[in-house]
Parts: sequence; C-alpha cells; structure tokens
Amino acid sequence: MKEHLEAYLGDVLPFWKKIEGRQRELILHTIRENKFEAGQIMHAGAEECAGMFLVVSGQVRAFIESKEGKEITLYRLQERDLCIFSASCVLRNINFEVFLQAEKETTCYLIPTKVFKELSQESLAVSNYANDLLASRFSDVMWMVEQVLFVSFDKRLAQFLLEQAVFEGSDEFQITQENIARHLGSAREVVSRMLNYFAQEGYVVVGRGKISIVNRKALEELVDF
Amino acid sequence: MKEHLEAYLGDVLPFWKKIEGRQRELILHTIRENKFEAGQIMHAGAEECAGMFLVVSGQVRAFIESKEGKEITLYRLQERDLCIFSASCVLRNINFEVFLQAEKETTCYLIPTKVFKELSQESLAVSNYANDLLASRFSDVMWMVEQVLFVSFDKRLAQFLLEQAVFEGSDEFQITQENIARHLGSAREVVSRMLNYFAQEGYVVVGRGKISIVNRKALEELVDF
DNA sequence: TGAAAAAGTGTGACTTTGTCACAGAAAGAA
DNA sequence: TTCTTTCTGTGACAAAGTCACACTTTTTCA
Repeated sequence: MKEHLEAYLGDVLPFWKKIEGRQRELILHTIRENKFEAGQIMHAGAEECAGMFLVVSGQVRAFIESKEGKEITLYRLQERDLCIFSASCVLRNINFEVFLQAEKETTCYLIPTKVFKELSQESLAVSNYANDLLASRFSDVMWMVEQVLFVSFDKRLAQFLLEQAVFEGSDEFQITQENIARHLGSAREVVSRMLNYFAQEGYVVVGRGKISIVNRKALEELVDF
Repeated sequence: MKEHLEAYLGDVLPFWKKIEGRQRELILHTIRENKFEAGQIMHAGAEECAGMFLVVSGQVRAFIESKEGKEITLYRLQERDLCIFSASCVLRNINFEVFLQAEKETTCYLIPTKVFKELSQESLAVSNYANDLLASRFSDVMWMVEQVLFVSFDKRLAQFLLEQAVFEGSDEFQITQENIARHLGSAREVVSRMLNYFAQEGYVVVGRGKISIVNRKALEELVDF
C-alpha cells in the first residue's frame, strides 16, 4: 500500500526524486486521502487552508464569487493536477478568495499546509515546482480574462459546450443552464436565450438539465471565427 | 558608483544577502540601466523577453491587448517594483502576452533573462522570491478581474480617478479619455458620457486632456457604496 | 502666418449583455 | 394524487459597448 502510494507520488510530483529521504517520509506520513461528492465545496476562500490538494480522480473547478453570489470559473483541475490555491496561506501576497468545488465524485490526496510550506522553504526543487504551478494557473486565469473581455458570448458558450463534451466524454451530457451561467460568469436567462438560438440553428438539442451537441462543426466554426 | 549600485540592490532585492558573492558579482556585471520616455512600450508580449526590469524611478503599466486593439491595464509598477513578466521566458507554462508601457519617464535596471534564470534555478532564496512576486502579481490581476466582473462602470471610473490623483500627486491631472478607456478596458465614448455625468453632478471638472477632482468625498462614497 | 492634419471630445442610434419579475413545465416528495 | 422544488422561457428594461459622424482645439509644416 505504502509502496503503491510512493510510486504514485514519484510519478506525479516532479520534485520527488530531488528531495531528501526524510522529506519524502514526511510527505508519506502526513498525506491524507479525501473524497468529495459531486457538487461539494472542497475549499471556501475565507476559511483557513486545508493544504495542497492533489487530484487522484474526478474533476474540480476553481472559481471566484461576488458579494451578490455571481460566480465565474477560473480553471478546472483533473487527475494528477495540484491545486496551489487550497494552500494559498503558503504564499504571502495572496489576498483573494478562490473556491474549489468537486464537479464529479473526486478523490484527492491532501498534503498539509505546514508540510508543503516547510518543503518549499527548504527545497529548491519544490520551490521551482511551486513556481511552475503558479505560472500555469496564472496562464489559465489570463486565458479566462481574455475570453471574458474580448470574446462575445455566443463564442464563449459554444467553446464551453465543446469543452464540456470533452470532459464528459460524450456529445450528450447533463448540465443545467444555471450551472453553465455560473461557469461563464453570466446569467441563466442569457444562457437560456443563446441555447435556444443554438437549438433553432440546429447546433444543439436542449432538454431539461441536459444538452446534446448535434452539429459540432457549426459550433467549432463559431468559436474559430 | 558600483558601491552605490550594490547598496541599492541590497536594499531593494530581499534575496541579496542570501546569495553567494559570485552570484552578486554576476548581477552587478550584467545589470544595465535603461531609460524610457513617457508612453514608450518597454516590452511587447510577442517579442523575446529583455529580462527582469527593476523600476528605479517613474511608472509602468502592464496590460493585455485584443486582436482588435482593445486594451486593459493589469497592474502598475513603481519605484522598487520588479516586473516578472518581462522575463516571462524564465517561466515555463506562461503562454499569454503581457505588454509593458512607461506611463511617465522611467528609469530601470535590467537583469538579463539568462542571469535571472540561472539564479532562480540555483538559489532557494531567489526562487522563493520569484514565487512571492508571481503571487503578488496574480493577486493584482485577480483584483482587476473582480473589478471588471463584479463592479459597475461608474464605481470603476471613480476608483480610477482617485487612484490616478494619488499617482499624479494632485487632484488635477493630465489624461485623455481615450487613455482612461484603455486602462479600464472600456470605450472612449463610455468614459466621455460618464465623465460628463460626474461633471454635471459636480464631482469633477473636465477639460481637453485633463481632469480636476472637485468633490473627492462624493467619488469616495460612490466607490464604497 | 495660415492652411491642413491630427488629436481629443460629444452625441444619437443601435446592439449586446445583464437584470427583474413573473409564469409555466417537469421532476421529486409526501 | 397533490404539493414542493427545480429548471426553463419570456417580456420589459437597464447598462455598457459599437458605429458613424460632427465639432473643436492643438500641432505641423509649407
């Protein structure tokens, strides 16, 4: 069991071979498995950070929220992804609130904040990797910013539907219009109207809580143009 | 002269005392002074990175640009600030284009990309500091994102005018409505209309290429509410 | 110096997107 | 079944961005 875990971490954490034996032991002894149901909030911005989540299986979205409850998805995490923001107390200078929500049933390993903090202050390899992670999420967020600021809503919705089909592994999937709006930082009514337009044009078929893409090519062209 | 530079760097770079003598020498020998006029583009996203700018005096804005030429300011840098993105080639995983523009006449020191890259891979202190810098800019950008997504335009404009007054050191300052729009990611016409509304309410007096805040309190209340 | 060009601003009409209020349909619970 | 909750549709309106064009002030330079 422990050998199995060690092999997995060695595979997933690029710094594994570059840290000392006692540091590896520290991780192995303090890491904990966590399971979350679909929809469950894993980390809410304000609360003290749980630590560093490593997604073993499932899917997670990171999002921000306004006072009025409006949301927008920053990026999504999958197998083998690490979430640096659940450990944001490790980083000085971070003063914004990120929320994490399991989108499907999700299993994570959790490295305690304290352990990760120590490691990144002791090990150059870990610090460099934290840098890479941070830069990678920064890139994700900048992509989202560019979408929101510079791309019209029809393109963004088409893009989202295509992406969702990839995540779900099928061109027909379950999702409510309310949830689509939450991802895109828009309003349900706006999603409703645009989906009905897409349906009218024969791009999709909409049902209660589900969507089927029936003209993938048209959606792709809409995105590209 | 060199002693002067060394003292300055020791004061400004938190990792200075934690790196080796030969590393300090490397920086001292490769660092170059650069001057930019107001309005000059210091770094354009696409081009190869110049290196790491350290702002000695003046003011710099970091912004992104759409294909159509629409801009929005991500954050602004002042004396003693370091710009990690002009050295973005140091970071893997960064694939978005940041532009840097001198807002006033600006003097910088430039640490070559190669030197900074080497240091951050050799020195834990430098790597940790790069982390802090990245997290700090990430925070700045998230603040901007929250403003754009969750705050109405009148509040954002009021906020910008108050901030600008601080930067300029006076409640009367020179700026075109076109430039305000560029900062806020909006359109000149929208700025024009809102400024005229502010003027009508007695918050500001607008002239060609200049603005005077005459009711600071009203603007502050608008922002806070 | 005077005419042309460039830079900055104002405005109305229109489009897109978000908000609000409400209605109705589908699914689930008792 | 009946009641409740969840999900979606729609019209009226508000906020912000786009487009076209006009007008003024400043700068350029012949």
